[in-house]
Amino acid sequence: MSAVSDRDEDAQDILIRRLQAIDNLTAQDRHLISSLRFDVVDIPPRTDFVREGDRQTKCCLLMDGVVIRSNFTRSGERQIQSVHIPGDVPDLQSLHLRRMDHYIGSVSQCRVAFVAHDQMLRVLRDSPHLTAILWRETLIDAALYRAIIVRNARLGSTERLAHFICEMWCRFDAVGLTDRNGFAFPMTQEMVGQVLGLSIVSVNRSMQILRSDRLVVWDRGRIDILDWTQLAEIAQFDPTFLHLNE
Amino acid sequence: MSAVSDRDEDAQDILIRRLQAIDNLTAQDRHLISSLRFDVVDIPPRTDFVREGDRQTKCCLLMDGVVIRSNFTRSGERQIQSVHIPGDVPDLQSLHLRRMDHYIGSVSQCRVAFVAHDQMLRVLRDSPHLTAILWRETLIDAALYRAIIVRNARLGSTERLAHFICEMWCRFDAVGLTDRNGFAFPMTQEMVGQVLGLSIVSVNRSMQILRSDRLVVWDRGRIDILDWTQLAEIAQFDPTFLHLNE
DNA sequence: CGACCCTTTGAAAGGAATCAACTTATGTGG
DNA sequence: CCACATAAGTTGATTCCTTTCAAAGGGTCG
Repeated sequence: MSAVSDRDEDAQDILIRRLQAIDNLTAQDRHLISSLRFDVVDIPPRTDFVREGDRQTKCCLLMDGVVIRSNFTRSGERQIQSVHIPGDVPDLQSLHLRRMDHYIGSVSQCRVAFVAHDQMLRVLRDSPHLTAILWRETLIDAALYRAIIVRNARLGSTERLAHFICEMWCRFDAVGLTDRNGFAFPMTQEMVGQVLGLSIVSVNRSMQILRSDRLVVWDRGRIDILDWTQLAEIAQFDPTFLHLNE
Repeated sequence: MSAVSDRDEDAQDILIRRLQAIDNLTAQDRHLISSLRFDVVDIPPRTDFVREGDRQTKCCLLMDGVVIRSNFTRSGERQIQSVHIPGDVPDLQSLHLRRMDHYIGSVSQCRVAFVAHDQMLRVLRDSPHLTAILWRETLIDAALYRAIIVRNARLGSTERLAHFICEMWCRFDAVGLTDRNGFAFPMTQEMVGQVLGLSIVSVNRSMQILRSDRLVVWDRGRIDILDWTQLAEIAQFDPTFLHLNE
């Protein structure tokens, strides 16, 4: 068995596990997914691999690493719109919205599996059930955006940071990427500022508050949560918005 | 012909016109839509008719008026996540995300047409094409949320307000609800503040800047745009994010 | 060791929120 | 038709939070 098809199977497994978490897949669904050809690519850190204005002909399944979706103002400031972790398909929307209105780029070293739109659309044509699941996937993304609008507009800097950490914990945990109380987290404070609409200085000071309150430790690419209850309390964090295990 | 079926036809027309703007409908698509039974309801101003936590069994098509989607913080502050105008289906997502994570309420007097999920799902089962169009509809919503995340995080108060006015103009214009340079707009300054994450005082002062620069007039429920070019310039407004006429 | 990247710190400036009137419209009932 | 109530818009003064600017500290890797 060639290395390529090994990786194909890896990608299929990841996708199946992800979709399975939303709804049970039928044998036919699985069969359809295993007919997909993936093109697995390693991407170095800090690299935009999808650009604003691009017309996409394929989607990417994130197998390993963290990627961000971002946009820039005229003056060159970056706003990160979403953070994606393994199992996510950050540009699933490009199936029906070909023209990209944002960038997608790696934070850490990433492994990404590309599937041609044609193949995805063929599979979806044959399975209304898979269509519903993937549609739902994009709706959950949208629910996340809505939650971010509220978070960034209504919470103070420390609450905002706490909320982001809660969100990251839940999502990493849902795909089995946590151990004990923590998880590997490759973003810098500056990047988190670009997620939350805060300056790096504010992120730093808010983090110091959470740290001195013994709620969270964030050190050398790793976040550990010391007191989930109180962290979620400060963040006004309601995990249901993630629509994880309905 | 009874009043009810008159209104049914009105609702069908609005929905067909809206979907037609996204992609040409086949005769079969139209036929399917005309098989939908709508329940047309008049809703008084300032009334939430969908609540957080509700489990929806129907979607609503907005026929007339303005509705908002909003959420509250623990301390009771409201954040408006989106503003909807006639032709929109604000809770289309509830087809696949039954549990509402936000409120939907009227701003002005509204007319809303409810369709049972069952009926929508039956239609979608019979038409992959309509499925794709409605999916795309929800993806455009998501693109709007992303744009709002950037706007609210990166633009100053006056730019933000200008951006919002540009967005509203484009959307009202796309459904034929503008005349000359303006459109009827029933929100208060306080509500606009809840959209933009600004206090009412900031909205007021930003509006005064736009007014004294002779870019916009907003008076007694009506917005008129005096200088679109410069307004869009200030707002850093790029209409492509609305994915209106691709 | 030194270069680089990231984090941390302090001080000052700025923008928006808040607070507290006051004004202007709109609408109601006597 | 006017007195009054109510909702929305406007204004000024003050406070507070976050940004900005500038520089120092710390870890990592060649």
